[in-house]
Amino acid sequence: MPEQCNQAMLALRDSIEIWGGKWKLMILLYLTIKVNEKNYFMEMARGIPGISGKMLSKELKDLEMNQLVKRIVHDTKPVTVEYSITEYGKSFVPIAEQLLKWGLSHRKVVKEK
Amino acid sequence: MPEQCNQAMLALRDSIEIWGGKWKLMILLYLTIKVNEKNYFMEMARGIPGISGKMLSKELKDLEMNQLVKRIVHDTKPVTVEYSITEYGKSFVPIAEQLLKWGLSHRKVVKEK
DNA sequence: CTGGATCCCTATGGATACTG
DNA sequence: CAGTATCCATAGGGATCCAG
Repeated sequence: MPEQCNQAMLALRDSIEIWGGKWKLMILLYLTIKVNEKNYFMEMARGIPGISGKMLSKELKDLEMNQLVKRIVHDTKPVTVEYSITEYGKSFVPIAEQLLKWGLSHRKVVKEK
Repeated sequence: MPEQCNQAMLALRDSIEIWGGKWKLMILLYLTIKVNEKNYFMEMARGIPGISGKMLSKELKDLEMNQLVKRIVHDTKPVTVEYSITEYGKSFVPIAEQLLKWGLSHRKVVKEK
């Protein structure tokens, strides 16, 4: 294998490590749909079916580390925390849409056999 | 959340379940690059850095189940098995390319901070 | 050569309870 | 409300050996 292919494989793995797993794409979708609303932690947990608080917390932290999600703490009492997608995070939205389309059509393909 | 959003989230998860994990995209890339060659098991294992035989075997089986990879057994002795990407599998290649590009550029973004 | 079987360790992720 | 800490069950994945 030429060296360039290794680079390509590693880049692919980077993407999958960031967006892989059960929840990250769903969170991205949620924040994309609700981009004009205030997205508070509890409401997000309710809006993403099946996610636990622990997971939501962890995943949001990961996404924040990668500068894909922004976290804003409001000094209310009790505190509320608002999440939103960053401009950079939006750069992945077209790809997520492709994945979404592919996933939808794949259901049909598998069902047809 | 409207019902339609749940469908979208599930479709996203379908995609990530099929292509997620450490190896599937790398296998797809391998078979895409070497689409004009005979791809035997051992050679693939050598060409995908770090993969174990067990994992390659399992991942290929998963991909075959989803009709993304074709498996051809040659009646030589000892037997050799040839793998290739299906036409349907190729439908994901453009998305993989997007993921690849995104992964490459993400390295720079993270490095810059 | 192909790839399944086994063993084993670690990462993932759920439930619950608790703190600021 | 927004998380953290703890406990625990299961899945992911590596190493090695073995059979067709």
